[in-house]
Amino acid sequence: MAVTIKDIAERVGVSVTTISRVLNNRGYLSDKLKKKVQGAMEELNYQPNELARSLSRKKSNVIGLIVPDISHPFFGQLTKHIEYYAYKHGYKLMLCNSLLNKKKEKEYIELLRASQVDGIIMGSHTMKVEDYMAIKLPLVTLDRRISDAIPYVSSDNYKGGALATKLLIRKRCRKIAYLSGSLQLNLLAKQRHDAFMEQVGRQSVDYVVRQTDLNGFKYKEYEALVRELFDEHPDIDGVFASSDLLALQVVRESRRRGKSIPGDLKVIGYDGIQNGGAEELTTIEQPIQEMGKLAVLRLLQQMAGEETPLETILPVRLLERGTT
Amino acid sequence: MAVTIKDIAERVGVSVTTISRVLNNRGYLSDKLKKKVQGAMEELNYQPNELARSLSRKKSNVIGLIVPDISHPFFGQLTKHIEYYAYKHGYKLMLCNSLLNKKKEKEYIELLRASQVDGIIMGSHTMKVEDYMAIKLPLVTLDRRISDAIPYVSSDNYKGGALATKLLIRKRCRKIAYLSGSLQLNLLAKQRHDAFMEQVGRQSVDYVVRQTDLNGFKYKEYEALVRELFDEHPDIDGVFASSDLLALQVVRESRRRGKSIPGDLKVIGYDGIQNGGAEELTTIEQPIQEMGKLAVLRLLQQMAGEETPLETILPVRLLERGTT
DNA sequence: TTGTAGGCGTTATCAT
DNA sequence: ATGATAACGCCTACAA
Repeated sequence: MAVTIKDIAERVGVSVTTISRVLNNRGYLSDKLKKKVQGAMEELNYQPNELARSLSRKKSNVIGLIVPDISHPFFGQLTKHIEYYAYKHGYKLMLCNSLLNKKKEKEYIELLRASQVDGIIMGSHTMKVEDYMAIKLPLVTLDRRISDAIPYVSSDNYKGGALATKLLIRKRCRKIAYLSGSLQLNLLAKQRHDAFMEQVGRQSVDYVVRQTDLNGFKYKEYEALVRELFDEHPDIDGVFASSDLLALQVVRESRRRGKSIPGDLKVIGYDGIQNGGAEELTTIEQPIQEMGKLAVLRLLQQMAGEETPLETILPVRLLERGTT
Repeated sequence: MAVTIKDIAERVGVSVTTISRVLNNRGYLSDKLKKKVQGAMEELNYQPNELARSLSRKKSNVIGLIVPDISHPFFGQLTKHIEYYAYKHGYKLMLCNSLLNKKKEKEYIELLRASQVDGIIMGSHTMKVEDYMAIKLPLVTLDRRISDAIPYVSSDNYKGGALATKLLIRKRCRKIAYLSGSLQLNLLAKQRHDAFMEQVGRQSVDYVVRQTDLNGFKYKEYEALVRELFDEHPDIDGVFASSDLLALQVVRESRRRGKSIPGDLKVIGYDGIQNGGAEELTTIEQPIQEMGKLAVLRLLQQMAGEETPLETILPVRLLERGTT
């Protein structure tokens, strides 16, 4: 059996209250006693039981994070930063991978609530709006506006879409494709598409739009999607892919067909992911670190009962590299 | 205040014991009562408090996972599968990102123990052997043998190293470089290097070895490393990189220098990461999914008090693709 | 089949 | 300054 404050108390010859006090640095304590207690703790190798503390305090210092797929570079990087800031503020992270599975996402939310997490960051959105509103826990949403009661953090999708499209047009593309993958079922990423439509409309450039369906993460399907696009529209000379992974697929397929990039075809991606072969892709970079930081911050604010802005939209940046 | 079993008990007019019983499906209960209790739970929207349960049962159903960097594709994918199997068996995941920071890793271990996790999967190894042996909690290590008391899961690094080197030699490379990055401070990945040395020695092929230092994750340093290699050894015609990320860097640098791959230079990576730009890389594929599955399995076995093999080594596979 | 009461390890409210 | 004691929400002998 592990050693508890009771053991320490007996050892030192005081009450558990006192031990608890030095543990939390609360109340008035003589330095002598403090030292003695700390000494005993070391000797007995005492470790506080966070479960008991959490139960008593009604605060677990745990944040739940729900993402669609932790192996997706965007979410991997986001998670890294979320963990960083959570840790910095004394919070642990419970990681939930929904795989865009509605049932699993719902189960996880109940699990998190049952586990008494202090708040949830949602990066996966497969449920109904009411379901989210029923969570009644400090909550921050990523890239999705659910209601005007749930704060969200996002980057400027409309701006990003406009920047990307404008670049392709400026580079004299005559027929541009907009490609979006299964991650894009959320509302806000749709603004990239809106911006695209507005730009091609305004400049009356020829265009095509292709979207994969939303069920799950079959990255393999990207391949078919891109192949199909090229088969049906061999005359495309510009592609705006709404994720870097998709853009990479476009680059690969072009290579296979002997199309040179950026000569015959210009490609721009989205996200600005690192560590994975997208380093030479022209892309719209999302400020992933800032997004993670602010997601945590907004959550902390809520947990502290402070006012939180509904909307936090961070700037994107065009990274012009080798594919345009 | 949230509703507790006590509320349910009062509502139904029975004791809390009974409620607890139906909650855990333990003991003898009349169906009538069961239904009534479940009804009341629904009505009051009762949710069990896992903290209280865990405290009482002395079992949290939480697994701690420590990785060096969740944004690294290898660990992202591994984590995805670990989460999958943990969830399947009723365990939640507490994610810890050590960033290969010794202090943070140690703090996290104490945090996990304080949080009463039922076991730990360690993918980060910066501490001393004694520190790990002192954990005294069900523990599984990834890619590292710490002592003969701590089970570990790995893939066949020696075989992988041999396969890779042999391939380059078979493809008639005359001067081969072995590159390894900061992730490789662990013992087992070193076997790739051992195998490399053995192979080049046996065939008396010319070779070079380059390793980055171990502090942290400066992926940017990969670039310098590779550039340096090429500057000093322009006559290299084969590279065995001990991670796909490194191999990608080699590919990029070669492109920059106008070296054609696989014509002038053959490159083979390691890991078999997906969802990025490594799809056309020749590589040694680690069975990431199986590794995740077995890590969880070995941990479950320990938690159940069963015998666990010290060593679990999974087979690797050569994926010959475009860069050799 | 159901209830009573003590315990899980800590914190918090009163006292003293 | 320090101590008793009742929570926190649930589980589990032991009784009945």
